[in-house]
Order: sequence, then C-alpha cells, then structure tokens
Amino acid sequence: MTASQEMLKADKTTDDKSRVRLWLRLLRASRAIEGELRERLRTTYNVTLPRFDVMAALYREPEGMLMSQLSKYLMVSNGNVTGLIDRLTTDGLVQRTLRDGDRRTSVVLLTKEGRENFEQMAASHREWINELLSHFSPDEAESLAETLKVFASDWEGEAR
Amino acid sequence: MTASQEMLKADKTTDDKSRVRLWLRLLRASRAIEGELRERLRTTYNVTLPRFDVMAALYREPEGMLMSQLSKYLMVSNGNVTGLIDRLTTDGLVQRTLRDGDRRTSVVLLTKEGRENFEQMAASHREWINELLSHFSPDEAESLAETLKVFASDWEGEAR
DNA sequence: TTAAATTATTTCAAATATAAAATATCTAAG
DNA sequence: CTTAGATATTTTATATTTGAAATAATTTAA
Repeated sequence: MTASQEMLKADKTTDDKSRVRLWLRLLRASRAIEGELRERLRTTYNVTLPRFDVMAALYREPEGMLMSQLSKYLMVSNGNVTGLIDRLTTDGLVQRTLRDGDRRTSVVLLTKEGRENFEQMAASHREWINELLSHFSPDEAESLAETLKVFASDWEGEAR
Repeated sequence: MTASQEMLKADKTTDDKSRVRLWLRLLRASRAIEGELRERLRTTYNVTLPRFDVMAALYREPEGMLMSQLSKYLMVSNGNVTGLIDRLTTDGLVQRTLRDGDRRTSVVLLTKEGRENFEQMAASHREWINELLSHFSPDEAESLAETLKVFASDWEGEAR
C-alpha cells in the first residue's frame, strides 16, 4: 500500500466516525421528537401523526394536491397515500375532486371541516415544537435549519 | 393588551417560525437519508431497515439485550420488537436465551450467522452514510453531532 | 404467607408502510 | 386512427408500527 493510499484510508476512517455519529444523532433526535408529537396528537386530538402530516401538506395548498405530489412531498409510497386519503375521506376531512384535463388524476383537498380541524391542531403543534426545541435559541434554530437545508435539494433532487 | 403582553406575543411568534422550520428540516433530512438507506439495504442485501436497526443494536451488545432494552433503545413499541425478533429468529439471525433469575425476561442476541451477516452490511452502511453526508466536513459533522446531542438526554430522559 | 401492585413480554386489532403488479388514461409516432 | 410507451393511481401481499389488553412472573406490603 502506498503512502497516499494509507493517507486516504486514514482520512476515510476519520470521516466515518464523525458522519456516522452525526447520522445516529440526527435519527435519534427526529425519532424522539416525532414520538413525542405523535403521543400528544393522539392524546389531545385523537389523531395519528401520518394523518396530521397529510392534513398539514394539504393545508399549505388550498388548490389541492395530486396523490403523486403528496407522496413525493411526504416521502412515502403511493400506496400509502391512497390508504391515508381513503380513511380521511371516510371521516369527511378530505375530498377528492375530478380534474378537467386528465382523468387519471384527482385533486385532493381539505374539506371545510378538515381545514377547521387542522387549524386547531396546528396551533398546539407549533407550541409543542417550541417547547420541545426550547433548548435552541431562535438564532441557533435559524442557523441549524440553514445547515440542514442542503438535504432538501442536494443529492435528494437527482436521486428521487 | 398590555405592552408586556404585546412583547411576549411578538417574541413567541418569532420563536415559532425558526423552531418549526428547524423541526421540518430535521424531519426532511432524516426521512431522506432513511429512505435512501432503506432502498440500498433492500436492493443490496435484501434486508429491511427495521431488521438492520435491530441487528445493529444487538451487535453493539455481545452479551445480548432484553426486549425492553431494545424497545427503548430503538424508540419503538414493545409489540413491534416482538414481531421483529420473531422473524429474525425464524431466519436464524437472532436467538432468545433464558435468564437465570427472571423468567419473565429473555436475552436476545445475534447468532454467529447474524453477526457475520451484519458485519457485511455494516461496512456498506458506513460507506453510504459517508457518501450521503459528504456535504459535511468531519469537523462540521462533529460539531453538528454535538449540537444534537441534547436530545439523547435533555427532555427525553424524564419524559420516557 | 398472601393479595396487590409492578414489571416484562406477548397478543391483538387497526393503521401505516413498502414494493410490485394491475388498471386506467394519456401521449405520441407512424 | 392505432398502438406502443409513459404516467397516475389503485390494488395486492407482506411487513412494520402503535397502543391497549392479556399473560406471566416478580416484588412488595400487610
């Protein structure tokens, strides 16, 4: 093995540890927060986290979203979205509407009840996040968010 | 509304935005990475991510772990762990052994096959993480990991 | 000792999740 | 027009996940 190969290997190993550690921390942080939010949504509003996530996505788009848009935005499979929307529709929180041009697609949007329902939950949700992330000052939060921004565009864009 | 109440409300709103944005970024980052790792584990080793996670936890503890320890460490429900261990046991990667003192508990550990199997996957897993987090320098990764460390101990400890 | 409370795990039902296959529709080349 | 390919969604089979209830074993307290 050449000296430069040795060097390469040494660097690689160093990188390994810090990046793997970062990933494990990232994963634990999001699992911990997600678990806490799931629990609070359930006990306070009797709603599951996936349903809340879908409603949050739809709330941001008053014109509605396609199933495929929802799937991509939430980073879950198509079949998963179908089931979630089915159940939310049954409960009158969401509705599917036909589109003019393309009969393959249907636009999904919140019903009036769904919108009102979500607004209540969203207020609590914001407060809970502020509580759970209170360890970070607004400035720290801003800066950390900026650091993590890369994942929304970097390799994700081309890979998916 | 008094002046101090106005002030309070203004601060609250500011905090809201940055911390919520941070949470959404954190969530998207971990979902993106998790999805990519899941896909690669599936196509390369025909293993699911939850099974890999269980094996990773057990690999760190050669003496084995209790079901409840696994559940707490992975932050998933008890019932979930039971099913995963059942399937891993069926496939010969994991085994349950009786304990001397307490007949309610059983110690779960990797079989020789499970250990060898995991070592192969873990090497790829490390490389993939370094690739996916290559945007961060080792120093940045180290520092970011330190920042996120708080979630492993802060409010999580008392809440669960 | 014995009943009550606690602890560890499993079982259960329902929801969520994935990936692959099937279905339906649209688009475009000829 | 017609058909091959692309696109959007649903269906299917299986696995994962949760939370609650059930089971089993241990510990505690009277």
